[in-house]
Amino acid sequence: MARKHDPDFLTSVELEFMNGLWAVGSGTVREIMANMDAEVDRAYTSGATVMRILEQKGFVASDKKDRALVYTPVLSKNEYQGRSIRQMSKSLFDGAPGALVARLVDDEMLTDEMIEQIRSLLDDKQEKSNG
Amino acid sequence: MARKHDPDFLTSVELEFMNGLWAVGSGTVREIMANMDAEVDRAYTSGATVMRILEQKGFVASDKKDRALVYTPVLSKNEYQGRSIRQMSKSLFDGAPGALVARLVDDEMLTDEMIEQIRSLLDDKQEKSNG
DNA sequence: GCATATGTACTAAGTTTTTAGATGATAAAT
DNA sequence: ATTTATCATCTAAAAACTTAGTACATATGC
Repeated sequence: MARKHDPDFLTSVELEFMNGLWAVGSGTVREIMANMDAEVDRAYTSGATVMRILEQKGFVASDKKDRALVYTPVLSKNEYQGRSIRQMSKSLFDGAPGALVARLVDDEMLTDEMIEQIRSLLDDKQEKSNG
Repeated sequence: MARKHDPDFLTSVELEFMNGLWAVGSGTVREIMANMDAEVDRAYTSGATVMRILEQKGFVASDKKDRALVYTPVLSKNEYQGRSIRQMSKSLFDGAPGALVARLVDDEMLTDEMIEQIRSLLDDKQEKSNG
């Protein structure tokens, strides 16, 4: 059954599976599930259903190798990260990505190490754009 | 009807309404809906239902003023922003907020102004924690 | 006073999400 | 060769999401 309005974003369970898939590159349901932060004990068929839905939604493609379906991401993790950041920026930070970073930096849970990491990223960015 | 597992995060429609509420501070269903980016034409009763659910979930509280219920956020936008960033960092950036910034800096147009702004936020942050 | 507007509360329908059982095909093990 | 494991596919069911109608109460306009 096709979906009325296929969504641009993953549900939390779908994201779990996509993370498993991105981790292995390509793989069968079992391989994907083996590469997930498995705090949840899920039946194999549940995983198969999720992967089938992800294919319906266009996030993955499948190819039959011997008996098993081997799934491959259609969307890279990098692309999905960008899409997610833009969505969050739009829906929660008035469309300003800078506001998102500002909020992140403002967070108490940020260690000095993380701050230095961000600072050097900003240095690189300015070097690249200003010569 | 109470929910089995009350979630920490808003659905997209709920977020629309919370943005409306955060924008007005406190307000009735009608006031909230008036302050939403109203690309969708929704019935008043739909809004009332969403607000009731948001109260069930603990995101807002209500207080009867005359006839109408005046809703107030339980969670500030700032708090929810932090929660969302942490969630996204955890689920999509291996728990490293720096990786999120890296991804953002990588393909978004951050002006020098924004970068300087962020840099001074970082300075403030380190001053506060170290000096 | 009566019609109109505005409000809550209840109810419900359609869809999506999440999980997993049942069935049948095919490969592997003994 | 028959049992056992693995796989896809079909089906289903509970929960959540989204929208809105209906009913009823209470103000407001005339």
